[in-house]
Amino acid sequence: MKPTSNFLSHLNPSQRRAVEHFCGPLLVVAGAGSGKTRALTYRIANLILQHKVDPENILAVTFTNKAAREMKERIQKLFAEQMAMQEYGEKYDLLPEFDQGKLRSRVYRTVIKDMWCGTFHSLFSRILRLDIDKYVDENGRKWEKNFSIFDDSDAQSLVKEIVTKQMNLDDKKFDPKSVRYAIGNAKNQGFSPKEFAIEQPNYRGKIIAEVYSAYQDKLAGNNALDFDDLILIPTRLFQQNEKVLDYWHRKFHHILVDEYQDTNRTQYEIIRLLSTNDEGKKSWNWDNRSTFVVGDADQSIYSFRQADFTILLGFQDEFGDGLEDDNTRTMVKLEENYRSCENILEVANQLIENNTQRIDKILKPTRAAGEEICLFKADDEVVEADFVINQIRKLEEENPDLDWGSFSILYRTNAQSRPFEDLLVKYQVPYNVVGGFRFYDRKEIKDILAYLKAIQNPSDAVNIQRIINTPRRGIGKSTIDTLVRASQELGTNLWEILNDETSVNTLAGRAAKSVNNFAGIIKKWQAEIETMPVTELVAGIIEDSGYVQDLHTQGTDEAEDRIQNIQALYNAVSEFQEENQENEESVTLQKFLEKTSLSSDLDKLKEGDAAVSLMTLHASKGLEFPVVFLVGLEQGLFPNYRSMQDPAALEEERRLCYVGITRAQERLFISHARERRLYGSREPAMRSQFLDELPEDLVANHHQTRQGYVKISTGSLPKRSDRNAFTSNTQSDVIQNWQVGDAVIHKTFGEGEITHVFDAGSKTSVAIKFTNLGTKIIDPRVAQLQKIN
DNA sequence: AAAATTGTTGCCAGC
DNA sequence: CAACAATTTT
Repeated sequence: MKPTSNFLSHLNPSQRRAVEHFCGPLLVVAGAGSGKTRALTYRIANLILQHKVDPENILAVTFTNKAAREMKERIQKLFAEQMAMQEYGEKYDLLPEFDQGKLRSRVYRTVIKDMWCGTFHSLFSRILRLDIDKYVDENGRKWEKNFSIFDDSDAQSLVKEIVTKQMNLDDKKFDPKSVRYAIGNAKNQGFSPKEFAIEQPNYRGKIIAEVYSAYQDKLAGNNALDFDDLILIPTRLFQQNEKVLDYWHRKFHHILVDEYQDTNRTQYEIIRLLSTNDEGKKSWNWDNRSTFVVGDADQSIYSFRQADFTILLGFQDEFGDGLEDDNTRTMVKLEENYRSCENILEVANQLIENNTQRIDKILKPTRAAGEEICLFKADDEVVEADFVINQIRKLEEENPDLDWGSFSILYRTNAQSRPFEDLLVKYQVPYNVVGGFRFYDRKEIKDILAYLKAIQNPSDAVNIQRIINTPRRGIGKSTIDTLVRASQELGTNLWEILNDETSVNTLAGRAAKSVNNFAGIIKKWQAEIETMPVTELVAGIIEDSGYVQDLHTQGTDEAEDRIQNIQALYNAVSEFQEENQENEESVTLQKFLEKTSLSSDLDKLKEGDAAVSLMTLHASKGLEFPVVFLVGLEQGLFPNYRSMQDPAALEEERRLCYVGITRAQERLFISHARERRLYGSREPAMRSQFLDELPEDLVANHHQTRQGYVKISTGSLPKRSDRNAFTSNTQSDVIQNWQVGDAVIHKTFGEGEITHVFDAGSKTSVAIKFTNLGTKIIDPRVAQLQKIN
């Protein structure tokens, strides 16, 4: 199939450069709303159509499952459109539905199915399902292909058990949560337990390293991995086994990574390994290969899980030609914004300029100015919610272009959703809360999944213990203790004991019978796992567990609710089975379990069901809405109090705000409250410092009255210089005199020369042209900047 | 062994 | 205030 001539005509020149780039490394710096998804999908289509790349040689990494699904759908559509013209001589949209369906499913089978497109976690767990048996870690720990994936709460209880029971530490001093966090950080930076131990200078660090090692023992003992292992283990496997690395290196000719600014060291390392086969730069061979990354340092908002945007900033040095912006052939910037009205962009641009650590980049508007941004001051969080919901209802009514799905409410923390939900319910506005509590995290769902996991992977003692007496079947704490102790003493896992009738029969009579019964259930279904359709398997297990029956006898409303949820889980299984069968994919229990472990809540956000979306700013990344409400702009909340002392963390909060603003297409509302409930008591709240960084001439001030709200002013805030005189009395003492032409050295960016000085009252910014990195605008009070000579 | 009560801590973000 | 853990009661 050959592409029709208009294939690339929907692209602007920069997008086109990105799409048509064939071999070698390329960094695409893609500002918000600049059409990077389009660039990615067209690039993949172009690789296949133009360069005859086999889809199975493509690896595309996205940030969420939803993004992966959308990307696949868009590519599918592109292909179907091409084929429609070729085979029917007709536009795809004009074909009868039957032919459309036929085309789509053929494209799926011949193109989409073979492509590896997904999140880091899903892609690399897939590799582990094939190759983990070839891996042995530094302590001889091994895993089998049917490993379980432990979620955060599983992981946390393991750590807690180690800290309190095994090592007898004070869990005040070694709070399991922070220990677990430290272990996660180590994994995300690529450290094994031993390597981590060496790095530790103090007692506390050494203890944490010990916990890390014991934690890995426990995981291996359960034949289980945590989320971070899903990336770290394949990385280590690739490092230790040339053959395995070489196989995957040869398989993936073209590697694409989206949201590259949010990759961490381990993820970077695995991309590096796959791209280069771990060879030195001189022997890299880019023939028929490419590594194509897309990102925007200004939207890096996941440093709390060790994402590091300097990886993106370093791409040019690591992979690229390292030439300056104007001359480089390994970087493309997408700066035209197609999403937002000009006013919104202007606000975003001005805000983000307050950050020092950036690539010089500005979003250029392509759309009309649009309406003013509306800033609303509320008395408290309830008034704030009232304002938002009323605006939504009013706009929806007045504007035929808008439906409920056009609106989103974005907040810093999940806990803020409550008052908005209350009012949406009151006015019967359909809405969707994204994130927070996942369906798969409900107790009854986790219980049923524990059965499934135990059957899939009997070494998984954590999940066995979860369900051995759920529902009650007379296996009490002391019985379980005896069994667990026995397994520890024999150095085997719990299942080996349960599965051995003679061992079990040494227990007191009643308990022995119950345990044998339980073991029988697990064994029975284990035997069916390869052959029985997943839906039947799950239905049978639910039945045999007696779980639903037990809920029935309870008879409470809550129990009825749980039964409903279990029904919904079953529905999810059958949907899963149907979908996969349609696409001629194999359907296994393992795949379903994987999906439940790795799916995020964002996945439920379906297009087409018209409902107001409520979510955190983090969850909003990559999405867009005609109308956006950015709420709770208060000191301590946003920016979050934990970030306020640390300049780097504060800059991340600012990027988060930037992400929020740039979600808006037509209208942007920003609000804050003067008082807010916190831990139950009312606390006064100050307006966020970010509000003072927005251009006042584009922002209209509003305040509530009994009748609703009135517009007070446009641009009536105190003049910027006055405000700064008031607010910035803390660190302005060490003002240096920066002048155009000064040679300076920056801690991370190296040497450069000042090309502009921006003086606004007490705040000074300087633009510096760095030798290797191009021009950046920097706040000399925050950055470590020194004059040289 | 399970249920009821009191106490404690936490709201930062999520694959 | 609410979720969760630890503790006491039946």
